Amino acid sequence: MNDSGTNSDTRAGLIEAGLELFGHKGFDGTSTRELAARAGTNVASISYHFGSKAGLREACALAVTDRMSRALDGALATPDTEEAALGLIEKLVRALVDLIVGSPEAANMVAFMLREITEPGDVAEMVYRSFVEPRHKALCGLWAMATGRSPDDAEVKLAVFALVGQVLYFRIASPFVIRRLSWGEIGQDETRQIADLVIDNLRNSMERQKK
Amino acid sequence: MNDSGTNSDTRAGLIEAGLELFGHKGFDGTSTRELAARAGTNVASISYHFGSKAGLREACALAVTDRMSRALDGALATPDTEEAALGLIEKLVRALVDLIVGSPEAANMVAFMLREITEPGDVAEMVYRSFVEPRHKALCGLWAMATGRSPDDAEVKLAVFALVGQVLYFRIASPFVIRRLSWGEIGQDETRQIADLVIDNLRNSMERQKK
DNA sequence: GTCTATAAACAGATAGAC
DNA sequence: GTCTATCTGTTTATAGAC
Repeated sequence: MNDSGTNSDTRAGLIEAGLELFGHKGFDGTSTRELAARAGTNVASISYHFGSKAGLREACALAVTDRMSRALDGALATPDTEEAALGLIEKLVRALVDLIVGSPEAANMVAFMLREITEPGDVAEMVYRSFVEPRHKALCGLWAMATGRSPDDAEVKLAVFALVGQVLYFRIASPFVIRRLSWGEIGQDETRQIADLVIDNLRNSMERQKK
Repeated sequence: MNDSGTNSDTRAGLIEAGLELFGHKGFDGTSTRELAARAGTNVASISYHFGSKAGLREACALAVTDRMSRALDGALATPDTEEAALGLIEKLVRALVDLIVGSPEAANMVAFMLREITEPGDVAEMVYRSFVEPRHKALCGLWAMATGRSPDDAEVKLAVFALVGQVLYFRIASPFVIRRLSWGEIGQDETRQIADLVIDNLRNSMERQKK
């Protein structure tokens, strides 16, 4: 399962601690002592299980891409008609909004991944290759099928980025959104409002590209 | 100009170093020694001019909100008609895309502010109150005038967040965008393509809200 | 596998010379 | 105002007992 062939739940605990603390305070802002304390173990176990603090970071990134892929790919399929493609994208967007904006359980994962995306590095490279690119391609494929365009069309690719960007921004700016809209929190109802807006934008954007 | 009444260009140099290094490597990832070296001075000057490393961070945030406000508020005015309001929003969005996505000079500023927004704290609070909220309100006012809705309408507020979110995401994910579109860089032409897309989305979004 | 103790490097802040 | 030297605490990594 890992470099040294070990298999304990100290390992899993450290990954959870990493997701939470790296995501919340950043990699540099988190000390190995905090990580160990949060996981209920000692500093030496980080080196033992992951080689180094950086090794734990990579393991966290791997855990995140795995789980997010599973959460999203459940909504993936290969549709036959334009209508089916549109329906599938909408289903995918709802899953994305639920995961990124509305899921308190996924909050640590999303925060972790957002940080890794923001700062270029080896981990961001891995995230791009194994997660972002394949899913962006899949979305472009669906978009192309729903609009009759080529999946390699620059406008299609940009529109898909803009689509995902809206969703991610609602997570990034969620403290601002909550204050500006006098929301107490972003619960089920608020998540639905956001998803409705994004899907309306999505439909308009597709209609325009069809012409 | 500051706490101790000093006024040197060592001060300005440290702020530039802060924008670049805090923005690129994060606050915790940047040491006072790096900051001093980048500014061509010594560590003690940080305490002298700003009290502490955290003081330099605040000074950087203030510099960013000042400059970004000036860069954007040039495109602000109070229009009389629906058409004028729409035109003004489009002008503002182009200014925003130029600044956030297309301006290499503003890259440090944008990176710095993005980090501060991402991690909640005193600085993010200041950025919200003095920069985000007033400009979001102004945009909602224009949007309301162009659509005939109330500026306090939740759908208006959310649509404006989604609008800004698209733009910011193109900066956040710019390494991904560049790779997926086989762009060498995001230059004038690419910036225009992004602005065109965002403005198309904006028009559709407004048309829908008018109904 | 887990943990304590410690090594070696580095952090931010400051005293005091100029 | 600027800078060197240094204080004090913390960092990651690891050696070695269990």
